[in-house]
Amino acid sequence: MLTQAPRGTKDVLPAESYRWQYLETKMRRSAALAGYREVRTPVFEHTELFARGVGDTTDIVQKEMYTFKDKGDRSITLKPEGTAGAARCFLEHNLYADALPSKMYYLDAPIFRYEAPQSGRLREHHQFGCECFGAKEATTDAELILLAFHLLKDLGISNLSVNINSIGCPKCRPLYHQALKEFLADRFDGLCPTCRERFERNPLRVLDCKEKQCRELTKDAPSMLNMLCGDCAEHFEQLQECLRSADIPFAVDARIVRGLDYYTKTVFELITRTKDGDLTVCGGGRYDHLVEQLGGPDMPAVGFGMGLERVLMLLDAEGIEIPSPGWYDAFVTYMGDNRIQAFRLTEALRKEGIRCDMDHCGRSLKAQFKYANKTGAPVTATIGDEEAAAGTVRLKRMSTGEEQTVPAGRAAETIRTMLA
RNA sequence: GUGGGUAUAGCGUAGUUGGUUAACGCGCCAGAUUGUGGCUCUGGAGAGCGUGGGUUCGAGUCCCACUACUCACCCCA
Repeated sequence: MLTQAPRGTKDVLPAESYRWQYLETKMRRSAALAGYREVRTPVFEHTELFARGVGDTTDIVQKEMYTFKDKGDRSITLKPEGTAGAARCFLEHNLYADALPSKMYYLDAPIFRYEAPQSGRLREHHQFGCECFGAKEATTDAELILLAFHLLKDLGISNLSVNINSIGCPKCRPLYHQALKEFLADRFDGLCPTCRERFERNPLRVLDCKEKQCRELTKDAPSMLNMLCGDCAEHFEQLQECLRSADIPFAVDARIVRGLDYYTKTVFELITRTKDGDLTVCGGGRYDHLVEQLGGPDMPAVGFGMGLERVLMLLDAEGIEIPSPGWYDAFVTYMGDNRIQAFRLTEALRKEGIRCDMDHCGRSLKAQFKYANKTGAPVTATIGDEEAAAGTVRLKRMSTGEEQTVPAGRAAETIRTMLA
């Protein structure tokens, strides 16, 4: 269908775009408070970037990317996540040669994943994300978690839980993998069919299974947290210390496993409880080896991504109203042959910074007022023959109906006082 | 990718066991004596019933396929 947006995409209509703008404003402010500055990277990148960065065994890379050949026979992919592009940008422009850490955020960045759309899940969605390159201390991980937490809190979202975990580093994780596999191998026959498949591909995922039988079997499974190397253990301990000092509620959830290969040490999720179950609004973690893996220097980094559509969805679910800026400050109505006078008044008001409009459909005065009322304009400015002859304008406060006549030259000024 | 549900004007719905020009609410437009909104009243425009086949004298109502939307699984923001 020509008149239908592609599956999994959504239009943001003029009547609701202010909600997005509201979020954007809040997000920019939060980021700026912690020293994050905006970065804008392309919507598409070389496919290779994601294959190497995100990991070519991940679901995202294996089956969810929008990949195509451009006319120069290059394999191009629409961003399936935000971090890889930021890392590439950081590297390409040698930002590591500047003062570190290098902190950046992206906003409203379109993210594409070919998945079956459903509640809270689109093929094109938008993220706000923060990335910090060049800092290895857990204070960074903590500041990012706090940034996301306070932002959501500030927006009015309750039921927020912060879950953290550490998935170790290339030094200790293989050991854990092995231990877990050995543990699972002994119980393989008792696992559900999906978990038997997961056993090879991603054994960590088995710990997250919802099947009763699997939960029982994995109750005493070894925990990554007990097998962290000294460095990772200390880092994780420091992170918790930071979070405790910030006095925010958080839980260590050893089952958090992120679907992207680049994560090391810290991984975290901000989850909210809705009537239809839990919804992750924000996810992130540390990726100390991504930059190096892309051919850059050894460079620790942390970041998170937050789905705007999901945030908006939660605000709806909780009945949180976003203040509307309104449409017009004033509406110009006119009678008879005073169209040009009305046009000039409208333009004059706009020059004074008053958001206004006039009738463009040749409607009757009555209809013009109806329209003004519908748009929610708080003030109307009317020009009829009398006003035109006297060089005045008739102003009306729509909420009370009170009217006054003022010289045309003072219209803007008077309207401003009426709005105050 | 797999399974379930749905598909009638801009939106939300009604359409009895298949039978004349498809109904209602909201919204939209226009009026209710001369220069004015929000309430009320009146009138009007707007769909041929997701698409394509089939059954039938006749289908929005039955059958098939396709598509879209939606929910769940998987995975994720």
